[in-house]
This record gives sequence, structure tokens and C-alpha cells, in this order.
Amino acid sequence: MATKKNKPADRLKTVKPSGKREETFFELVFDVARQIPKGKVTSYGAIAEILGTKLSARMVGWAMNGAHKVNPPVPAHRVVNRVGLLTGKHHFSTNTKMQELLEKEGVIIKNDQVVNFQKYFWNPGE
DNA sequence: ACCATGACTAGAA
DNA sequence: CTTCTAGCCATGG
Repeated sequence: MATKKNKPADRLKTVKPSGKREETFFELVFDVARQIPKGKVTSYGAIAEILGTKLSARMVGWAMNGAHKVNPPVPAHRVVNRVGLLTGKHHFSTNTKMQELLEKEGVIIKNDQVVNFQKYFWNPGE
């Protein structure tokens, strides 16, 4: 039947001639994350959804794990969980680094959570 | 190859 | 309201 499960990402396996593993999810996530406008935030699920794997929001977060070692760097501080909670702040240099970065861009954080999250929310691919 | 973990999310109890 | 379960899939031991 009509296989509606068409994957937008389609794995996009960009095989690296370097012989290293292909980026797959990671590059896609990084690419989307870099498109987040300054002063805006998004959620892991939103990125995952754009990639066609909304149920794999975990991979988005996991991809961020390597965000600091890719070039150009990925603004992982603009990626929060679905409720605007800075769940990944512990992965930054300091516990307050993520919040400071966001506040510096005009995003208000209160109690480790983005104020008016939906208002600052940026829809990937928009 | 198998098992455990992880920066998530949605739904059920 | 809180707590738990299941699904997702890549990485590492």
C-alpha cells in the first residue's frame, strides 16, 4: 500500500571520503541547529520532527554531545526540551553557561526554564 | 553480536 | 498532580 512513511531525511548518508563514519543524523541536527536565529530557541522534538524522526528526539540531544567538536560550532544552548527547560545545561562548561548565553541573546531564563518559551520558539525549516 | 546509556516525548495509570 | 512505560536509534563497552 501507499507507504506514507516517507523519510525526509532519507538517511542522507554523506559518506566521508576520509574513511570516517558518515554523519547521518548528526550533520542534519547540526545543520538545523545552526539555523536557529539569535534570540530564539527550539526543542529537540522539533528538530527531530523536521528530520522526519520525531520519535527520536533523544538522538538530537545525543547529537549535541558532539556539537562542541564540530565545525562550525553548534549553538546547542538554543536547543531546549519541549517545555523550554535547559536540560542540557549540564553539558556546558558551567551550569550557568547555557543560561547566560541565552540571556545574552535576549532570552529570559527563570529557574532553568525559558520564559515565554512558545514566544521565543523557532520552528525549524521555517 | 548483545546490553546499557542518553541533552526526549507522549501517553497511560 | 506524580510516576511509570514504551518508542526512538546511535554510540560505547
